[in-house]
Amino acid sequence: MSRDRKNIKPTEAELTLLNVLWQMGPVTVRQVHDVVSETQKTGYTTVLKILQIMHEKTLVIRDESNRAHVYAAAHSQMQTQSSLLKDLVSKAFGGSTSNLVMRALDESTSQEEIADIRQLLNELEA
Amino acid sequence: MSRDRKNIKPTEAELTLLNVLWQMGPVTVRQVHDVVSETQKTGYTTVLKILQIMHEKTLVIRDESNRAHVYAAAHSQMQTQSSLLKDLVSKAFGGSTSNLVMRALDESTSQEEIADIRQLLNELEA
DNA sequence: CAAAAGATACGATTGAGTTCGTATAAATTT
DNA sequence: AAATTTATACGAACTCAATCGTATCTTTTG
Repeated sequence: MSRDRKNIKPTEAELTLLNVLWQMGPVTVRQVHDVVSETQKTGYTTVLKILQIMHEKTLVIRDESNRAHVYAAAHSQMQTQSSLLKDLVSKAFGGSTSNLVMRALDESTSQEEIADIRQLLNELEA
Repeated sequence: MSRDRKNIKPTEAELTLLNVLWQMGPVTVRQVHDVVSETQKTGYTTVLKILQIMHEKTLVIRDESNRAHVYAAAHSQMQTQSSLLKDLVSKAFGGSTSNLVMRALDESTSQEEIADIRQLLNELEA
């Protein structure tokens, strides 16, 4: 079977790095490591290795024209979020998206968030 | 550190078995395997082993009073769904639940689902 | 009761993910 | 130009998840 759109399923460490790439745009390994090491004690070569693996998986693209390679996410944050959600819906919510949505919402949901979601529902209906 | 509520994070295979337990209630390994093997070609001892591991992790409880042990989910489906959502929100949605909710909803959302969600929003507001 | 069937326990294996040390090459600094 | 810094590549080690075979014990059956 083909594996292109379905293959967008980063591991936990990969997702951490993707978050950096989405936030910062194309960056070097060092830049990624600098950001990551603010909150984690991860070695430089670990970040490098994971990015290399992600490149093999085509989770990232890489510009090798300079000595320090520049990495960027291969898929948008939206695409990846949707993919992860779809996966979770099928595995833990019996395939029902509304089931997931309703489980996500609880008393901690703010008025503002509720308003935002209502707005989206209106748009979807139109 | 403590690990009780946070430890509710089943692997993929474990989640498959949990779905059976939630659906069927307390059952034997054989019963779980019968259901699972309808859709997967998983060996009996594989199911047994995973349930044993889940027992060690206290993802399931087990009644050993009979020769064929009877397994049941240790946490409700709702609890587990919430836990998985919380995890995903923090790892892929920058901690924003409404962000996740809005990403989950798209043009494929049915009118009925929209109505259900609206209803829930109303209740939350009250 | 002996044989077959059914159950649990226990390892062994395989693969993926994560981490990092070391080797080596390139660039920069002194 | 030598020394230092900075990069990539590579492979080793370790853990965890998943799968299954085999041993052993219990129950049922013929």
